[in-house]
Amino acid sequence: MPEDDPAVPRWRRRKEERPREIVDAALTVFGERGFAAARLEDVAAQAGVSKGTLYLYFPNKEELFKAVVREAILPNLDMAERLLAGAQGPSFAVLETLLTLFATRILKSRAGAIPKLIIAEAGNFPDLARFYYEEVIRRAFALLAAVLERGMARGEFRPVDVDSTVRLIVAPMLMSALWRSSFEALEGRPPDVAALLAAHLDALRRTLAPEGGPPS
Amino acid sequence: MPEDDPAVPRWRRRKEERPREIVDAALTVFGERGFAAARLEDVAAQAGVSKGTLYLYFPNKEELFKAVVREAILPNLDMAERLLAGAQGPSFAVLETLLTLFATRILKSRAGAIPKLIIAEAGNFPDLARFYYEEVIRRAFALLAAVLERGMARGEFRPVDVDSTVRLIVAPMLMSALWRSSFEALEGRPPDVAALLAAHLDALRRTLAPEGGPPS
Amino acid sequence: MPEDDPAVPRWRRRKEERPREIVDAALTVFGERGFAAARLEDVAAQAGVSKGTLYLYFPNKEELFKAVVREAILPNLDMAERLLAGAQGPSFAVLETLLTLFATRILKSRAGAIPKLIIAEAGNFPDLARFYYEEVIRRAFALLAAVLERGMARGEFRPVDVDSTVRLIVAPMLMSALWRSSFEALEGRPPDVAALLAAHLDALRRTLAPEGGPPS
Amino acid sequence: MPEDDPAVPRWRRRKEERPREIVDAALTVFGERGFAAARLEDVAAQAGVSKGTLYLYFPNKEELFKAVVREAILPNLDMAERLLAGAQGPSFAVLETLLTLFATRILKSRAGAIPKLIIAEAGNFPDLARFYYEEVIRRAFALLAAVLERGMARGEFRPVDVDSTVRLIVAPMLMSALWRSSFEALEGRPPDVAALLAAHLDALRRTLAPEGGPPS
DNA sequence: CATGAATGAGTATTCATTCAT
DNA sequence: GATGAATGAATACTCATTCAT
Repeated sequence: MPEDDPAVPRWRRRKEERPREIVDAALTVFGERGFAAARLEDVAAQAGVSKGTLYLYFPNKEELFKAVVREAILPNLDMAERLLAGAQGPSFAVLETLLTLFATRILKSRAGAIPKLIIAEAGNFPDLARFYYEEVIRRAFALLAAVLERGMARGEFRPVDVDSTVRLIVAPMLMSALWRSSFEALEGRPPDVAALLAAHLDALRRTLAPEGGPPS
Repeated sequence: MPEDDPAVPRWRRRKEERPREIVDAALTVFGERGFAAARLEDVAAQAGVSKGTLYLYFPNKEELFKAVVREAILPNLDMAERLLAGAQGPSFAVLETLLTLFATRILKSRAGAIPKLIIAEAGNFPDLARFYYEEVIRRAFALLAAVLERGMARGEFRPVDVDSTVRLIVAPMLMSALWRSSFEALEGRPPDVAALLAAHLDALRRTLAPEGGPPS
Repeated sequence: MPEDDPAVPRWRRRKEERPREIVDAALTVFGERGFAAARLEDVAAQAGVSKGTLYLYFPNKEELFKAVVREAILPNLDMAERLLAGAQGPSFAVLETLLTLFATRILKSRAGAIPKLIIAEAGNFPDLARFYYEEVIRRAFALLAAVLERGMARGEFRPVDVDSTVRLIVAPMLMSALWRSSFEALEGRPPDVAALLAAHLDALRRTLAPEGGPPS
Repeated sequence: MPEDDPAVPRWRRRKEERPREIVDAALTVFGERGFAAARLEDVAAQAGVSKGTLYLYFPNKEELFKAVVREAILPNLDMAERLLAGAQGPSFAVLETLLTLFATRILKSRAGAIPKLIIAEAGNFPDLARFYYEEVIRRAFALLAAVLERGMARGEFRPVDVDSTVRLIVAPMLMSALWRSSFEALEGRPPDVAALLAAHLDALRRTLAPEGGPPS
């Protein structure tokens, strides 16, 4: 049993992984109940530690939530930004990749619950809202704006109002995430995200196409 | 001490107006704090009555919330359905009217807070979610689906996946409502709903246009 | 319709009977729920009047309860006292008559709920307890003591400790009343009060018999 | 300000003793006020803990009450059943011992308040009534019935209606308990339980005696 | 007289946070 | 470090009583 290997004592490894385990448990519990209704006792139980231990790593519930957002969303944003930075091909392909990534990686993971969390609690926890706005939304919007600018500069896209178009691009994805959190349990069949994504990409292709021909 | 002034009665009978006043106050308070975090004491204060009075008209917090939804949303849905039923002209004009109505009547009124309320509380109050799903979402989706079917039947729209397209139509409007509830306070300028609506209608026009020519 | 007879206007008759109707309704409701848990709104509804009307006839809930006791118990006590005063025959027959009266008139009527009411609320409403103790218990005990004294004086009963024996006489009747209020709903069959009364009278006969022969 | 004195900790861990302390405090407070009127805040204060601590050990008020009954009554019932099981001598002596135990152990302890509690709350808390009926009354009645059957089988008692006689045996003891809860405060002298018990045993002896001679 | 709309004090329960162990 | 027992603030709902009509 490798746990007994004195060179890599188990408790040592655990101590260093505790924060991640707690954040992971918190994502699960926050996703199920929402921030306000989530009980730290449940988070602790889910993480396999005691309530008091949470406070050794996070000063309070709000900071724990911020850590959840950081851990679950920011790596994906980083990846998306690297993807754009290294993009060689047509801009619509970049857009397609980004939206597909969102639909497959975020929406299907437990991180898909985060938008709902933010929407729900922004009013009562302005700090949370500001944090998310600065760290996530601004960056995500800037990223999409950059794709649009690139496409327009390369003549792949017709000229559009960037700010509005960014919102048009994001909205169906956001709606899918919220839908999952709120109504999926009520419906027999889960909504067909793939169909929505296809329809959305089709609509975007037509919308962004320069007058002469298709963008991609 | 003015409390003893007999010319200023402690309260007045307002059996007829009270329910509306309470629902109105509830919309305000629910909109600010969310359903769970809203204190009925605040609703009462906002309505200018005592806590007990709320219970003369509504059996509990949840029913009060349903009344808010009924009063704030259903009349608009009724109007939208009548609008479609009486429509003579091109289908895209119907769509345009419906979206414009939403953007101008709901989004700018305090009823714009309701989508956020539902999203936020659906997980913890399944009854509320079901109520809203049955009474609002289903009807609104059916309405938009009917417009799409009408347009396709009349050759004004190219054939599309109705369910996905309904979601594409709704998403930016929903996002605007949520944005207002969650982030408007953080930004200097309010988001330009008119610009978003224009861009959205433009995108829809291109998306729904039959291969030959423009739909409207 | 005699109600229209101007000589005996209906509302006039009702006005005079209102207090009795209210007391009657109160007995029903107090009997079902207990004093503290009874809602004056229910009393009013049962009496066919409005809540406010109760306060035209009784200053508060406690006084209404006292009126209930007065109306439901005191007439029976009066009757019992007259019965003893006019008694000619053997003392055991008097005892038998009194207990039978209790078992048939009080226990089976709604007044049978009153002992439970008093027991339940004595701690929280000392005024009520004192009132009942002075107006009912003292008199009832004195009455039974008088029967015992009469029997001993006439040589029908052996000498007994009067105070203890009065309690022995009362206890099974009281227990029947309490049982009905508390556990009758839980058992399939109602307790056989007639059998209990017969056994009780048999026991009393043996207990009170002078050493020589039977008392009656 | 002593609150800041580090030598006086705000609380101490007492995981083992706490439940008993709380049950004990609850018996006191329930006994004084009744179940419904008792405030958990008072129970907590009486036990020297905070309100929240009650919920660490009991899920709600009703379960706390059941725990009180279990702790205060059931051990006595156990003892009584063992006593009958091991009885060698005459049946009347068993009866005498049981009643004397009740009069001295239960009636004088704070557990004597429980019958009143049950009587008072049975109507509004049917769960409580059922619990008490099943766990206490049924067992106590069965126990006394067994004593009677034993006495009749051994020819010590004349044949009697067992059910009624059990009630006759219990009634004066029950009445004593109720009296203490309800009227003792009103009288100068406490009722002479010893005299009542003596008179009751005397009456039972005469009542149960076979036609030929005394039972014991 | 009668009504019933309005009042507001009172309480069981939950859970983030603290801190004795 | 880790635990989990203990704290106490916060809030929906009820109902006796009042009083405008």
